[in-house]
Amino acid sequence: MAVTIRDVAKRLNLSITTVSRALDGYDDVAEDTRERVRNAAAQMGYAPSHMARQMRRQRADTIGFAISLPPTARDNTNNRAFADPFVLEFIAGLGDEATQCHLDLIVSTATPGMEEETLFRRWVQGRRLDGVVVNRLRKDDWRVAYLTQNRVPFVASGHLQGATFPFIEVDGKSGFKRMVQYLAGKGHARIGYIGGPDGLRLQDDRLAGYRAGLRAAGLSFNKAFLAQGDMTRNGGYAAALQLLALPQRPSAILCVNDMTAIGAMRAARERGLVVGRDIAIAGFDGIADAEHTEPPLTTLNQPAYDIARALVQMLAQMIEDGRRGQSHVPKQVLLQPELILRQSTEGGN
Amino acid sequence: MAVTIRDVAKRLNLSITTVSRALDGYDDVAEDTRERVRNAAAQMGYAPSHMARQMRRQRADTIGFAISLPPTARDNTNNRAFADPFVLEFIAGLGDEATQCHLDLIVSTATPGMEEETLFRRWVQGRRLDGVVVNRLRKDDWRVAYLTQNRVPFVASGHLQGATFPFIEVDGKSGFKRMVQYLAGKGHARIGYIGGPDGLRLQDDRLAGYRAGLRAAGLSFNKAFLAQGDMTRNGGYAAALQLLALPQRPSAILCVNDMTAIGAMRAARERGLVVGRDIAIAGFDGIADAEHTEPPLTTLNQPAYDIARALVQMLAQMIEDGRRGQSHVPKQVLLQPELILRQSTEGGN
DNA sequence: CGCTATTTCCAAAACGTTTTGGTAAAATGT
DNA sequence: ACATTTTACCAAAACGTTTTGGAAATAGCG
Repeated sequence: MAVTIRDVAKRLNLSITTVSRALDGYDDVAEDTRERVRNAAAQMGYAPSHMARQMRRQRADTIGFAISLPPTARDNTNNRAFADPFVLEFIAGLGDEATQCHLDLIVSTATPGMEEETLFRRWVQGRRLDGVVVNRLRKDDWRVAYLTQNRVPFVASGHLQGATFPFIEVDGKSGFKRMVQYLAGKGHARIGYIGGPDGLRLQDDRLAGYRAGLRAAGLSFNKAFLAQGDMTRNGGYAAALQLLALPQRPSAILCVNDMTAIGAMRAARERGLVVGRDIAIAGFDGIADAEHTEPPLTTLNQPAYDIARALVQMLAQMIEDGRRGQSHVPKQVLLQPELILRQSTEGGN
Repeated sequence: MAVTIRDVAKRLNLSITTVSRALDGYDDVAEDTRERVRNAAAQMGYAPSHMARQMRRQRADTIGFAISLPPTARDNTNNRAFADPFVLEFIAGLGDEATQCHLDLIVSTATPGMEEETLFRRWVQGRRLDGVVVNRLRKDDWRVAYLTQNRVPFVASGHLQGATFPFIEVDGKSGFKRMVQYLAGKGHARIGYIGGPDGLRLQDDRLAGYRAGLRAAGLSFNKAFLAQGDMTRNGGYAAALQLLALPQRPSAILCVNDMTAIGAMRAARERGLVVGRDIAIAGFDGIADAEHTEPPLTTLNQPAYDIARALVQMLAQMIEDGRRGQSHVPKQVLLQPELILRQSTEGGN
């Protein structure tokens, strides 16, 4: 049905070789022939079939993003992968840079009834993609094992101990340490922490930062001040209620991410507390919403969009190197998050 | 490099035909042969190449989402396609249902330097996709013309006058009419409206609803109470400041969508007004954030997620019908948005 | 046993490109 | 005028499947 290269060739009494090469800009075709080909192609509405090209070139020109969700963050009716603005900004960065690199991006959204893992495996095995970006690594992540084994190029946002793959990580430990020290400096002595699900690398990291901060400030660690959410608003809400119900409630609460913090602020409001006066709350990520909350949220900003773009560039390079049989030196970057102070941590205690 | 169907066939001394048919479940292969094939395939880690399959079958098994952005909603560094939770929920629905229908979804994100249109044309011409979902139709939308001309199946969220294509639309006119009547009933006589960019179908629609509501409530239309945003938070903020600077400011403001309303609430707060007491503000969309704003936002809810899923189903059916040469009767649906009353419109005037 | 029906398998074509390894013709050099 | 290079083109192979149209072998039947 659609117009193929053969149709164009026939129309001009040329070989398909010449048509192909004319359009691809090879220099072994006469300038006026090239012009004739271009015109005919434009007029006939010809564009090379993407599938056929991929087939012949043996490359998918597609990268995948294997998003990892904590089980509680899914529900039956609605895929909540997209609910966190941080993840979204990240995806936007991936998408933009991918297009710029002439790559397509497919995002593995785990749907109810279909396991994330199944889908992902199908993609890799079906040579659907040339490379993968993974995020939110777990302590023992099947994805890195799988990708390494199948020799699929991949880059990570975050890293594991002694990683041999390329990654870009934002230093959550150092960030939260600074945050605790800041709060301690304002007189807070009872500082709580709402974390994410166990097994997540970033959770360990940020929790370690929290504890390091307490130590540095000469405060003792109190297990009762620890609560666990699931990195969603509702998770943060529930965890905060728990902390606020303590007989000696914390005067400040650090949250593993901004979404959690937004939930925590709601909990505080409902308990009749004015955030930024009666209690300090802070997050991590620097999502745009944090600027517009009431009160605006103190947070540690990570440049999700730029990180994503950089990761895609690294990945593209890696894929290219792999094709040429060159070995790739993994680039590994550690960034410092930026402490953004806003009203939610005003008022010492 | 990767293992192909030929490798499996060779290993078992079978033809590739048989291997293919064994795995695809055809009944002209002996049960024990099928078992042998299955085992060998699993053991050798064989999975059919997606590209080759597509090539042969002449179908991309992919649908596209052509997102339309007002120019002001883009900036140089960051793609703001993903900034609106409403769009996101919509995309999540598309993605989920697509996976369920064994389709892939690619989202056309217009990047700086690359025109949305160029990218989109490449996809269609390169037969990258079997069908398209379009949203935010413009009065004279090049996309519907283009898709119709190229005989690409598509469905729309929203519709145009006398549309011959399938669509699902939420009745913005009727919704805003009801909203105005509700506010008028609470005593508001000076009701403002912050719209979206011109040329957008939904803008006309909702504006018409606003005017119809005024008429029904016996209020006169005041041009000064009209402001224009760009459907983003910042657009809403700026437009609201303008309305609030009027000597006789509105006592209630309707916003074309929730993001605009969130911006407007910020503007009101900054002017020292308490939303829900000194001024009423309402939105449209029913995004999750609207529940968590301070105060929670009155809005007209549209089930973005479910609409998206339904659209994909319609599209899949359409594609299927097209393959069989059957003509397709376009299904056209008009839904009523649900009025959700929250604190932001408390307190009459 | 001879005939037809069923079962199980397969060779070859096709999908639409890009790439390889050419060949004639024209231009250039001696 | 002949050898050599350059220019402009092309036939055929390959990419990895699925599908078509059989063909042997086996089973069923009178």
